[in-house]
This record gives sequence, C-alpha cells and structure tokens, in this order.
Amino acid sequence: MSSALLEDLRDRGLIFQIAGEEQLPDWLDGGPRTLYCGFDPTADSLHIGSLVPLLTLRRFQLAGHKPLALVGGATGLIGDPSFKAAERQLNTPQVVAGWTEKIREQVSRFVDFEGANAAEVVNNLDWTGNVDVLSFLRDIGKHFSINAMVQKESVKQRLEREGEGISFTEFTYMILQSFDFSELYQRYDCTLQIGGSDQWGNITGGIDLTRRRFGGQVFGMTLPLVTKADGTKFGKTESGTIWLDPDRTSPYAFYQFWLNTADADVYRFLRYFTFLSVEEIAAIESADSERQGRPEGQGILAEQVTALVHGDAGLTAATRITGALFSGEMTALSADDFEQLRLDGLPSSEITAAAMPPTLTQLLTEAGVVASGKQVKDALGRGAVLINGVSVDAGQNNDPRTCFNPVASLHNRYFLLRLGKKKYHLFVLK
RNA sequence: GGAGGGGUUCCCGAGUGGCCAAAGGGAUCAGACUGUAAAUCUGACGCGCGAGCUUCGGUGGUUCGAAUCCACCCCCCUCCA
Repeated sequence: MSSALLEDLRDRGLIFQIAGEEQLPDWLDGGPRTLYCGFDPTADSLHIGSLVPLLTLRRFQLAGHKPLALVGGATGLIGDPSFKAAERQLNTPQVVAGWTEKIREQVSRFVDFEGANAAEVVNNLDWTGNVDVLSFLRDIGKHFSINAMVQKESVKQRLEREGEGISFTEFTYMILQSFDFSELYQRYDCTLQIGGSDQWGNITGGIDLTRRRFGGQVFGMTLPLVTKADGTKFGKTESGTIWLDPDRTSPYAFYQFWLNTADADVYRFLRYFTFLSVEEIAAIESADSERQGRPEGQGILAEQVTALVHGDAGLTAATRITGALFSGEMTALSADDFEQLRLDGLPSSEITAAAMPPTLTQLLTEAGVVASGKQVKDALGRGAVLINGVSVDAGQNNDPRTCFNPVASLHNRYFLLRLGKKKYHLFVLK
C-alpha cells in the first residue's frame, strides 16, 4: 500500500478529481484503508460503463486496501438524477431486489474475498430500509442545505432547463448516498469513496455528512467518463449496450466490441481497462506506430478485457469464433467446430425446408440478424449477403429455398450467413 | 387554483390544412477505400418482397383532405397564488 498506487492511477488517466488531495497519499501510505464504490441496480446486469470503477476497486485491493462493493438496493429504488436529462421511471421493489441480487453476483467477480484485505459486498438497503422518515429528516436532513444542493452541477440542468424538472424523490438521492458514506465510515471505517465523474456531487455530499455526523475525515475520488475520440457514446453499438452478463452480450460479441476500438482510443483504453503496466502499454503503442497496417493494441485490449470479465473460457470461445469467421476459411471447419461455435455464442437459428419464410428479408429479420427487412434489401442490392461464402443477389430474395438448398450446406446442415463485413449468423438445417 | 409555454419518427429539432412517412443535424446500417480502424465519398434509415399499411401525447370532432383547425383529457415546464 502506497501512494505509488495514486501515481499509477494518475499515469493511467484514471483520476478525474480528488477530494482531500493533499492528505490522501499519506493516508493511503499509512496502512490498509477501506474504500467503497456504489453500483445501483438499474438493470439486471451492469454494462461496461461500470467496468472502470469496478477495476479501480480491484487496483486498490491489489495495492493492499479493502474494497467494499456497494450494491444500491436502496438508492436503486430512488434513481440518481446526476446529469440525467430526465426524471426516471421507478421500478417496483421486487424488481429492484431481483436486480440487486444479480448485480451482487456480478461485482463479486471483480474483487477478491480472501485474505487480510478481503472485499465485501454491502447493500445500502440494510441500513436505510428501516430508517423512519422523521429520524431521517431530523438527523440527516438537517445537515443538508438546500441552497448548497441546488448549486450542484449534477442537478443544475434539471433545475434550469426548460422542459424538464426534478422530483423531490430524485433530488433526495444525494442525501441517501451521502448517508451511505457516513454509515460505511461508521460501520467499516471506510474512508474513501470512488465513482464516476458524475458522482462528484454525491461523494462530496457524503464527505460533508461524515464530518458533520461523526467528525470524521474521509476522501473522495472520481474517475473520468470514458469518451471516444469520435465523440459518439462509449459502450453502445447498433445492437445496443455492451453488458457484462454473458447472457446479454456474449463473450464473442464482447471481444468483438473491444477489437473494434478506434486507434485513437485503444491505448487510453488499455490504460483504463487492463492491468498491463503503463510501460508495457507505451511499448505496445510505439511498436504499433512503427508497424505498417493493423496495430496490435486492439487485439491485446480485447484479449485482456474479455479474460477479465468472462474468464479464460470466455476468451477462448471468443477467439475461436473470431478465428473461424475472419480467417476466411469456413469450409475448413468441421461439423464439431460448427457445434462448438454455437455453444460459444455465435448467433444461430434453426431452419427447416418445410417452414421456410417466403422471403430472405423475413427470414433474416426473424432470426434477428438485422432489425428490418430494409437493411437486408439494401445489403442484397450491394452484394453484402453471403451464404457459405457465396454472394446472394437481390433477385433471390423471394427464393430462400434455393439459397438454403441442402446441397449447398456444409456438413449437410450448416449455412454460415454473413451480412456486411462483421455480422455472422449460423443457420442450421433441421 | 390562475396565467403562459410545450409534448413530432432512436436523439436533437423544423414543420401551423393538401406538394408530409414528415426539412436539417446526430446516431445507426450497407458499399467503396482500408487494417473486422479513422477520415472521406455513396446509399439506406416507420413497417412490408410488393400492392400497401401504420405514425406526429390520448380520445373524439370539423373537412374531400389534419402533425397542422376545434373539444375534452393526460403529461412536462415557467411565473403567480
């Protein structure tokens, strides 16, 4: 444990703001400290946006500190308004409770529960669930100045922007989260909270409350918002959010996401999302800059992050599919290979000659290859649909039987359909 | 409770009786170029192979014709009480 950790975090660009900057290095050097980061159950899985704080918790643990992963069973019932453009829909307590459990399992994979600085998962519903309103208002609410709260940048647009407002419920979120920090200080001697840069207001609120309730000095640190060089939102693709849950985003799709990282982002992402040292990453970058053609950074990034999130088995599956599809030689695949690809998470569907839809557009839409038939039509018109490597022309749209003629199948049952450069779908004849 | 301003296709945002499936931008998809990049150019972008069908907060109405006009309702914002 040492402020060397802070140095490393800084080198990685992982420090956005620190509350208590002068004292924090010495504080961390002074012994194992307990820190926490909260994850609200707003869905049944976290997405890669939560990866930076999750991995940062782990970095602290590797440096000898004790991480608490807080699952927001209580705060998830309220909704964090920070920098959100609009009021959010409340979910039922049952739903949130279910999600809380899923998130609890998920965050557990990123920290170590063994050893002297074993991690713990805590749920803020445990200490807020039974607080009565009057106590809360008298003991906690009194410490908060509305005048200060409305000054917070995180809610400003909701207060000032024409067309949107904020409910008392969401406005109170900050108080709840501040309460968490002070309770964790009391219960676990937790003295540092980390979170995304949007959490600054909530974190400083917790620091103030801890001082007012217990006279304790605690620290806060925010991590940068992950951005992309082209300005589009990080973590989204056409098929939607990249989730950590393999049932929502397969390890293959997950791997592909990272593999497709832009050159302008890849070394920064290596620093954010992997445990490779900054020196190693710098070496990769300089090697890439001297190489002609495709850089190696993306491949390393994809490998590292997929292994972190989905384990070695997930990574193996992802690279197996990637290798098979993008090497160009699908005819070299055995029947077993195809079965394995299905199990590994290559999107696939079963078809029968008897129940063949009348058009390819319909077939591909139903299989979930694309969102609408228009996209198939467009792709067909440009020769971008290939079945087992053979281009399908637009005129064949009305004739899927010919396209999926058993005679043309691989191993008598497999059709590997490619749409565009990157979308693959396996059709299996029954 | 009163006065005023709003709710348009994924997002932002034009559109005030027909030329509107609805400008423009963004996002997204496909093609060319490449490295399964970026930038650029091209095409698509409510649904449908198609004929056609369904949209502009909701429900009714006026009209040959409504996102546009009217009535009522729902929701949001601002100010006043």
